[in-house]
This record gives sequence, structure tokens and C-alpha cells, in this order.
Amino acid sequence: MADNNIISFPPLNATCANCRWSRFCVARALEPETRPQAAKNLVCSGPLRRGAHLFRQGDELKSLYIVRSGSVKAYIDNEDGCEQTVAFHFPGDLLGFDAIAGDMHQSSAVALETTAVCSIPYARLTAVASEVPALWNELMRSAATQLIAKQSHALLLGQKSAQARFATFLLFISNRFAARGCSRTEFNLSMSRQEIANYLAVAVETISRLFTDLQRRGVLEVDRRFVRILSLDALNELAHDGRSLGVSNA
Amino acid sequence: MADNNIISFPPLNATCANCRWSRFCVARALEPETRPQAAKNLVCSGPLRRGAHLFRQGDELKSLYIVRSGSVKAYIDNEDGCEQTVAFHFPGDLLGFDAIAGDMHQSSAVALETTAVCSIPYARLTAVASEVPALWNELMRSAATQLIAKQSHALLLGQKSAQARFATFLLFISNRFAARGCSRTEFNLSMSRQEIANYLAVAVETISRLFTDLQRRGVLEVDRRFVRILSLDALNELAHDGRSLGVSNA
DNA sequence: CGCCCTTTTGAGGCATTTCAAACATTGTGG
DNA sequence: CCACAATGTTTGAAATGCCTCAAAAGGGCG
Repeated sequence: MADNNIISFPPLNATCANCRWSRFCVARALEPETRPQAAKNLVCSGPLRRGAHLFRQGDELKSLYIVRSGSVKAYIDNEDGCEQTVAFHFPGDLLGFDAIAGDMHQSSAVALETTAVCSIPYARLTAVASEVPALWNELMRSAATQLIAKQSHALLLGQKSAQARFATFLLFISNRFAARGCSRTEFNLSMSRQEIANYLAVAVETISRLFTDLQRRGVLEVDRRFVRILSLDALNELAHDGRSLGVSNA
Repeated sequence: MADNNIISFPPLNATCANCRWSRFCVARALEPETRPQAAKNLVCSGPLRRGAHLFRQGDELKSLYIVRSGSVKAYIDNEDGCEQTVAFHFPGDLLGFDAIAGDMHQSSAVALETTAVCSIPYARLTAVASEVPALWNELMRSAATQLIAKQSHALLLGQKSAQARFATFLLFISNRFAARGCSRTEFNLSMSRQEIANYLAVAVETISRLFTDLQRRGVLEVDRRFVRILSLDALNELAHDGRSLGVSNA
């Protein structure tokens, strides 16, 4: 429907032509040939430094964000001041989705390293989407993917031992890198031990001990934030020893 | 846009006219006067018994479901066989969303008590939505609301003590009942101790002890699955003592 | 070089799990 | 309608994984 109307909404795909991650991003809903060349309105942020916030819990919804390079941590905090990291995001990931329900961000997003993002005014996004239904579909898929990820996170926190959580985390990172064409077995973590600990809901000291243990057992090689996985099989093994609390469905 | 087209998609709103929860459901995206009277195609299931599944993890996506009466548990399970309850659903809630990403359900849904649901063929839903953009918006809002809920669940599992989890759970149930016009302080739980335990990721025995403790301390009155909250203030208090693992954002 | 923050390592403590057993409730078939 | 089995709940006592506290070691950066 009305492909020729897309031209009136240049912001969405303005700079997608030269983006190597457009295949992984909601922009794939727009056929390349329909993407106008005019790169005017899509706000592509200059690099954010580690610690810079894309948005904070409580901020009004203005834009959604897509990671272009670098990585981002999403976290929420309580009235009590305690906080929980709910996701790590990498290039192609859509952020800020949870603000749609109440026009207000329900989580905070902060750059873990030097990071670039595309900022998409939400009003623009819905305007384009009503012209290109495929974009609605893509947005729904993105939301559904995030739901699945959060369910896995709940299973991780609810059913796995500290060691299994840690192994699962490493495999998660490994897979994300592999999906982007990077090495599955060697990478630099963009998050600190503290940040890993919070995401996995264990103490920092536990993470430190696990790094040491797995290195001693020949599963990993670690140097500060650099990790080399020596045995993916061993990691997979470790990732699967559960605790099985209150299981019940026949 | 094209309100007169809606008539060609009767299924969605077929029986919404006489549904007391339509205000809480995605159907609210459709103006009452635009809802056709012809109640033909919307599959409204006859009552499901406790234990009956709406769908299982791995099933092909055919429909989304809206709870009409009763309640539903959503859970996922591992390769290892351990399982994690990820949500409890009540009238008006949309289920099956996580199947959209890969055309396959990524969680299972099972009735907790005698339950009726509206079954909406997904193809129909998207067809109607492309005619009525407000429906897309409503679907997105629903997805975003579920994302927020799952983030809260992660914070619950990651940062709270068993007691705080339990208090938070009771307040959650209390609020859901209140939102539906039922008593905030007296209700019958539709889930077993085992199911509560799994959702909160603690041992069944811990739940049992917590019920006993809170009753002894005069916060609750409990008789099997019937609960009377004697002090909402005390519960709120209990819900907020955290553990604060690895907090770090300045 | 010296300060600060992150990471590591050790020892002890505690919340929660596990294990075990009694008890209550529900469902079933005679 | 009752015995009986199966399942769900409660309670106690012991075990343990992980946290907390403390302190040293290692890098990064002005």
C-alpha cells in the first residue's frame, strides 16, 4: 500500500543505506529501493561516552533508539534505590519500547562504551508505520523478541545456580558476537564485573570467583575484560545445571 | 480512516458488546459504535478446566488469546526440564504475544481455574489492524505493558528477599482484583502454593512458612486459598526490603 | 608518582534450600 | 458413603550456596 508515500517520511531510513546493521534492525521492513536517499531528519547521535544516558526512567517518551555501534545497558530501579539490570543491547537492537504503554520511560538506558544510536521520534515512527504495515509487523516482532529474552532472564534468575547463570551469560554474549560476524570465542566484554553481577543477581565477588574457577578448570582464558572461551561444550554443560524449585506441570 | 471497512472483519469484536472487560482489553481500540452486532467468527472458547492448555511452547502460532474469565498461568521450560512461571493472567489480558517473533509459541499457557478465553486468529488481527491503526497502537501498548511487568518480575527475582517477593506478589494480586472492581483485601487465590513458589522462585516450604508467619504477625488471615489482608501498609513495608546486589550507577 | 576504583581472595555468617515426616484435602472406585 | 490413594500443605531440623565483611592486589589516569 502506498509505497510512494514513504518519501514523505524520510527520517526513518535516512542513513540506513550506509549502515551495516540494517539487516538486523526494524529498518529491514522498508525495502531498500523505497528508502529515499535524502538523509535529513533521522537523528543519528554523535558518539556517546561510557556512562552517558539515552534516557532515564521517568523521562517522557520522545523517541525510540536503535543501537548503531557499541553497547547499552537497560536497568530499572525501585523506590528503595536498589536497581536491576534488565538487558544488554547491541547493534541493531531497538530500545525504549517499554515507554509506549504510558508515554514515559519505565527503564533507564546507559552506554557501556563509546556508542552511537539512531534516534527515531516515536510520532514519526507510527506515522510511517501506518503507511507501511510491514513496519508495524517488524515492531511487533521486535517487541516479541524482547519479551522472549526477558522470559529467559526470569528463568535464569529463578532456576539457575550462580555458576549456571554465569555460563549462560557468557554463551549469550558469545552468540551475540557470532550473530554479528565476530568471533564466538574471543571478545572484549563491555561491562564491568559489577554490571555482570547485577544482571545475574549475584554478588560481585561471586563473579570474580567464577572467572577464576573457570580459568583454573581450563574452560576460559581471562585477562581483565578480554575473554577467550576454550571449551564451548564445557560452558554449555555448566549452563544447564538447574535447581528446579517448585516444578509442577504434568 | 475507513471505519466502514471494519464491518468486513467481524471476528474481532463479535462478542465484545456483552463483555464486561472490553474496557480493559485491546478491543477498546475499536469504538463501540463501529463494532458490528453480528457475532459470528470470534472464537470464544467454552470453559476450560483447570489444567487445560491454551497452547504449549513449540506450538505453531495460530491465534492470540484474551482472558474473558478465570485466570491463566504462563510458563517456560528448559531443555533440562526445569520450568519457570513467567506470568499470571487475568480477564482482559492478551496472551501468546511472544509467538509473533518466530511464528511459534515460546511459552505455555494453562488455565488455573475454570476459564474462558477469546481466541483471535492472528492473521485476522493483523488484517483488522491494517484498517484500524488504533488497534496496532493498542497491541503495542499491550506488548509494552507486558515488557514492564517482566522487568518488574526480574527486579523481584533479582533484588528481593523471599519475604519481600511474597509481599509483592500479594499486593500484585490485590491490585489486579481492585482494578477489576473486586475487593482489594479479600480474595481467593487461583494458584497453588507450588505455583506461587515457582513464580517467586523459592521453595514451596518457604511460601508455606511465609503464610504462617504473616498470619501470626496479624498481617493476613489465611484459610487454604482464601486470603484476607489485614494491613496493606504492613505488606507494603515488607515488599520493600531489598538486598541490593552489585548496585553501581552514579 | 600517587590516588581511586575495580578486581581478587579469604573467612565467617545467614537466608533459604533440602530432607523427612505428619497432616489435610481432594478425587476415585467399590 | 466410605476407604484409599494421590496430591497438596505444614512443620521441624540439618545442610549449603552465596552473601557479607575485610583487606590486599592490580590498573587507569591526572
